[in-house]
Amino acid sequence: MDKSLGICICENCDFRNVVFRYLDDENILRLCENKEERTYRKGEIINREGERITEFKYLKKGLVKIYRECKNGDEQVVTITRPFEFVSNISIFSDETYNYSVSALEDSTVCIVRLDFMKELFSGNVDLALGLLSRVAEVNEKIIRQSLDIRTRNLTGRVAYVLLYFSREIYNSRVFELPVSRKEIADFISMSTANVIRTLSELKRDDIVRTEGKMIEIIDFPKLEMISMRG
Amino acid sequence: MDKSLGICICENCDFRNVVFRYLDDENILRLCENKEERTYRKGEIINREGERITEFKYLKKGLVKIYRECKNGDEQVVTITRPFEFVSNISIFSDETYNYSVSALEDSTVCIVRLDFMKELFSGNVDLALGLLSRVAEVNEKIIRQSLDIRTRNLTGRVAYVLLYFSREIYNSRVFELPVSRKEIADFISMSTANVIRTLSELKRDDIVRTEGKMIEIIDFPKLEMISMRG
DNA sequence: CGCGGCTTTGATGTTCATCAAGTAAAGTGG
DNA sequence: CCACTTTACTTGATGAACATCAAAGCCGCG
Repeated sequence: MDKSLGICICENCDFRNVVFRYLDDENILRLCENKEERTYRKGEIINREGERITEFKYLKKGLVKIYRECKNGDEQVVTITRPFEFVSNISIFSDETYNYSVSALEDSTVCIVRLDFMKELFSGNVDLALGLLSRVAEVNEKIIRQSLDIRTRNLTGRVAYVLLYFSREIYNSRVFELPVSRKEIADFISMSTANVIRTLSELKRDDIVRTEGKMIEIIDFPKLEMISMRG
Repeated sequence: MDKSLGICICENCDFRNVVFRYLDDENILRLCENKEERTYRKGEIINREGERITEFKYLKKGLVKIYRECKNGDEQVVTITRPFEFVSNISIFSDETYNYSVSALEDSTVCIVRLDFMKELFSGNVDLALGLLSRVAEVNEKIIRQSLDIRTRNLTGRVAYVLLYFSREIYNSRVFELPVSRKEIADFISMSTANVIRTLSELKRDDIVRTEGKMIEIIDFPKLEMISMRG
């Protein structure tokens, strides 16, 4: 990256190596002038289901949940995801409106580019468009697998599965702070809040995990994996 | 379509208007020389989970189920789909091996192109690549929504949902022949075979559907929709 | 015929959601 | 900073939803 091009911070952005790796320096500059960086506080809504898509958004920093409203009023969590995974939204290339809502689970930074400017970039940069679309396809793949995995498991298996997901995919650590309430876990793995808590208590009783409020520590990894596999 | 170009049947293929709408006549001819049309009998396996992807395949005619093997040996059906929906596989742009198996539910015709030739076409035809990828994204979208829908419903709601799916999306008719066994329905909507049958019997008893072997007739559409919604 | 696979139904027990009641924690306003 | 309110969490008890098992009927195919 030629620093002489200017002070534009986009050229140093981590995303340069992911979604925008195919842009040349001139277009990076143009992108930089057209982008807007917005921060969302924990709990704030980034996209709302049903709204028209006018911007391309990707998560630079933070953690978000993608979810949809059920008929009866409460939420169904589609997935919970880190930067590089959440590329604008699942629907950007196929639909005109958001299929899902997105909200921030941690304070999050989102980079925003008007959709028509993105399309302008696409027309001159095929690889960019292809790269982004493949990314979307990959993300979708993951979501499908996750949903199928959840459907095959019983309650204990689901809780074990989601704990392993947080530990391995989100925090990369045996011990972490849950970014969501018990109810949100329930909405994620399609079970009742009471039973999520009950199952956690059992895992605690059996010395497989340790919990203290939102803090989770996985003590017996192999056993938890076994429960996730067989359940 | 200039008929003078030759006898190549590709130029008249229905797919010309879908995935290959962006190819010019010269490339359609090249495609035609490189493609292979294969037919699969009902029950035959088209792709097998875990195998290396070396060919681009799309369904021209017939009906297929996409599924994966569970740890305990039996199957989980990801979705059931018609031509234009089944584009090669969900995994073709992101993975090197198939994530799911695909088998024919009816006698089916599949058009096959070597993957490296496809990539060659891509490099010269951006719109083709984009079109295909968007298609994959769309298909994935549908699968995600379906899986989420199934997860929110109770048994009766699931059976109603799947009957409506067959009626509306697959057969476009109030009366149709089920292309799958009761067990396969069960594997699709994550419930036991016995309960699928039991639920069908109840819908029959309540004069909402009529069944005779594989034949299904939806008698009370509104009521079935209500069950699918509330369940 | 007779065998094997798919279907159907009933009976049984397990798994799970729901309800209720209680406790801890986290905001909120004075 | 404390009293108050609200929201999240926890646990037990209950009944409903569901899977599993078993036995019987059906149907196609050798």
